[in-house]
Order: sequence, then C-alpha cells, then structure tokens
Amino acid sequence: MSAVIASSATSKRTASKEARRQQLIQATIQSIAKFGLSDTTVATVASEANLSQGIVNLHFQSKQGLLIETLRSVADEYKDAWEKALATAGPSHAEQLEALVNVDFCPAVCDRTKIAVWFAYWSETKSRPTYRKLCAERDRGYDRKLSELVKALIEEGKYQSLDADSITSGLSAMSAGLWLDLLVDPRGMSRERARQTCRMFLCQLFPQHFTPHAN
Amino acid sequence: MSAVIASSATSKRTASKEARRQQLIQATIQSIAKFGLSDTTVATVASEANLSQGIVNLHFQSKQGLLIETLRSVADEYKDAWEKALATAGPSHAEQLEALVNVDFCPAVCDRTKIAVWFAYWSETKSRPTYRKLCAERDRGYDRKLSELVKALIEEGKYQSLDADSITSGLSAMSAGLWLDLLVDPRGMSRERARQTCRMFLCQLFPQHFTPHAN
DNA sequence: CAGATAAATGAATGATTGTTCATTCATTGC
DNA sequence: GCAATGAATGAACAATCATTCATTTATCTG
Repeated sequence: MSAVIASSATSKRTASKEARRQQLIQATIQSIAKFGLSDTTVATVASEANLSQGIVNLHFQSKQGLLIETLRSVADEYKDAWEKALATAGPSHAEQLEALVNVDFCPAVCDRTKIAVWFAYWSETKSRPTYRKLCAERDRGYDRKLSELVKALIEEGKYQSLDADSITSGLSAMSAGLWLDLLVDPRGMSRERARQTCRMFLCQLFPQHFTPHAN
Repeated sequence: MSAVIASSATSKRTASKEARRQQLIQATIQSIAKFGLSDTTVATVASEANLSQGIVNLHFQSKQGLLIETLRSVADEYKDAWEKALATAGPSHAEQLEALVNVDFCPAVCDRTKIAVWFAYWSETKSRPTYRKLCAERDRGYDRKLSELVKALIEEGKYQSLDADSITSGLSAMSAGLWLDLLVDPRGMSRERARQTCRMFLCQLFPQHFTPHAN
C-alpha cells in the first residue's frame, strides 16, 4: 500500500509525513531482526533509517509509540496478504483453504526479518496488553476463516471422524511452529519445505481434496 | 534436580552458593514472564528473589551471564523431562512416541511462565549466537529421537505413503505452535486441548498404532 | 567466645538510552 | 527572490540501569 510512497522518498526533508513514518517502521523491523527487541534503541532505529536521533519522537510521540505502530503495520500487512490471497484463489473450499495456508509461506509474509518481529512481540504479550490485543486481532480473522473452510471440507467430504476445532488449531499451530524453525534454524528449514509439511497434513486429513505433489 | 536445594533455603545468608544461583534463575524466569525480557533488569530479578541489587554480579559475573544460565537451566530441565519420560514409558515405538509428544504438555514443562522464557530467547536467537546454540542443542536431541520413532512406526505399520521428515517437522512445529497459543491466548487453549490436538494428528497418520480417545 | 571467613547489602558510579529543544535547512506561496 | 512554514538535526538533559565496592552480617573454627 504505502510502500510505494516510502521507497521513492528517501531523499531528506522531502518525504511526506506518512512516508517518514513508514520509513521509520521499516527501520524498526530491521533493527529488531538485527539486534533483537531488547537491544533495539532509538539510536539503532535512526541509524537503520539514516536519520537523526530526534526523528522518532517527532513522528511518534515516544519509542513505545513507534514499537506499537510497527506491530500494527506488520499485522495489517499480514491481514491484507491473506485477504488478497483468498480473493485471488479459486472458488472451491479446497482451493480457498490451500491459498490461506500458503500465504504463511509466501515470500512477502514469510520473511525472516518479519518473523523475527512477530516472535519478538509474541514473547512479550504476557506483559504488554497492547501487544496481545494487536496479535489477537491478527489471529481472530485468520482462524475464523480457517475454521470455516475446515468445517466446509469436512461436510463436503463426509470425513465424519474429523474434529474441526482440533484441525484448525493444529494447522495454525503448525504454521507458527514452522515459522519458528525458519527463524531459529534457517538452514534446516525452508519456506518450500515448510509449505510441503503443511500440505502433507492436508493430504492426510482430506485425501479426497488434496493429493500429494499437486501444485 | 537442584530445585530441592533451592526451595528449602530461602532464609538469608544460609543458602549455599548453588542454591542462591538457582534462586536467582527462578527469579529471572518469573521476571521474564511478568515484565518481558526487554524490561527485565537486575533490579526486577533481585526484587523477585527478595534480595539486593548487587547479588546478581556476585553469583554470575554479569546480567548477561545470568540470562545465559537461565536459558541453560530451562533447556536442561526440558531435556531431563523427556529423557525421563522415555525411560518410564512402555517399550513399544508407539508408546515411546506418545510419551515424547506428551512431555510437551505435562505441567512441569508446559508452564506458561517457562513458555514465556522459551519464546523470549527464541525471538533473539537471530542476534545472539549463544542463545541459538543453547536452543539448537535442545532441539537436536529431541528431534533426533522423534525422527527415529516416526521412522520406526512407518516401517512397522507399512505406511508407505508417509514421509518421515515431514511428519517429524510437522509434529514438533505443532507442539511449538500450541505453546504459542498457550502463551498468547491461554483462555482459548489449554494443555489438555493441545495434547489432544497432537494426538489427533498421530491418529490420522498412524491409525494402526493410535486410536481416538485412548488414554 | 573471639577471630576468621564468606555472603549479602545498598549506596555510589559510570555508561547507556529516551526525550527535549534551540537551531538549521529545504520547500512553498506571495 | 523573499519571507514563512515546518521538517530534520544533534547536542544537551534527565532517567534508567548494570556494575562496583566499602561495609554489615551471619556462619564457621579453634
């Protein structure tokens, strides 16, 4: 969305207010990925953005404000991604489900830098209600849609023995866990392998709808 | 192991060197869970332990040293737990696998406080090689055992279509993801529900070895 | 019980970090 | 071209935090 504005306006003193904010948010993401959230300071962010110290408090009232807006930005981007993926995908329930699962492993979303950000904030949800609220919003919509599609498939395929709630939880948990693998041990896990792992799960559960090595 | 020592020796100036270290590590775990890693200071740790400021640098050379020892402690405890679980469980491959999976959801290991610690450190592995090394050691042993058992079951049951690597990755990812649910949204997920979710996965994969509602 | 030893304290210190603000500089409208 | 506007700077300030250490306190020894 506003990435277009941000990219063209790196020249100083020219960028619009919104573009600067985006630039600082991107710098925050880079800093969190590079140094971790604990060692991300206003100075490291400003340095990543090639801007001066005072800039953060100029555009966001405080460091905390910047951190919250950064999470909001990544969360919004994620929501946009899966909503767009559903709109683009074929109409069948199986196609919709596959599209939804695949979003988690597409390059735009499944970027090690952004994954580092997700885990940084997740790890502090217990102490920061604001983080939790923003993260919960992310999951609410996604999980609801995932649950819908799983239920539809179960009905369609007369998979009587399957429990929709378990499958929904299991599937979204598997995605998150594979993200963790990508973050902690990127040599042992790749986006493609992660995607295949989820697909394997779908093939096992819904053999009438998903078959190995298709797509 | 040394928790026995630590618990009995809370009285001041009496505790042995090792007991004090354990006490401080426990306080660190509490502090990380309460305030997050970013807001865990030497002061918050000392306060959780009801001890004075200087105590951390007395027993560990630095704050960083304490943080590393805390991770090591949680990781060791985890390793002890699953090794003990394997030793206690029945001898069949299915029983061993089930025991290994269940460890992740037993009260001793699957405690929201400790989960907060895991995610706090995982989120910083990208910037702190020491954290990564300690975390990787945790996974190496567990995943190797998990992989062994999965392969054994596939051979035993002539589940020709199953890919052992995908299943191993998927299973451990699902565990980690369910932990995340327990951390972020404890009302929507419980240890028991998480365990059942993993079990559902096993039932689907290995119908000859696992059947619903057993255990 | 006295002296020695070791552990713990907490105020002081120095380094780091978030925030402020007077100044600089580019852009826009007249 | 010339004010006027407001975005950006970066040095200065204030607050926080890790670390140090002289002192206090408990335990052990002979």
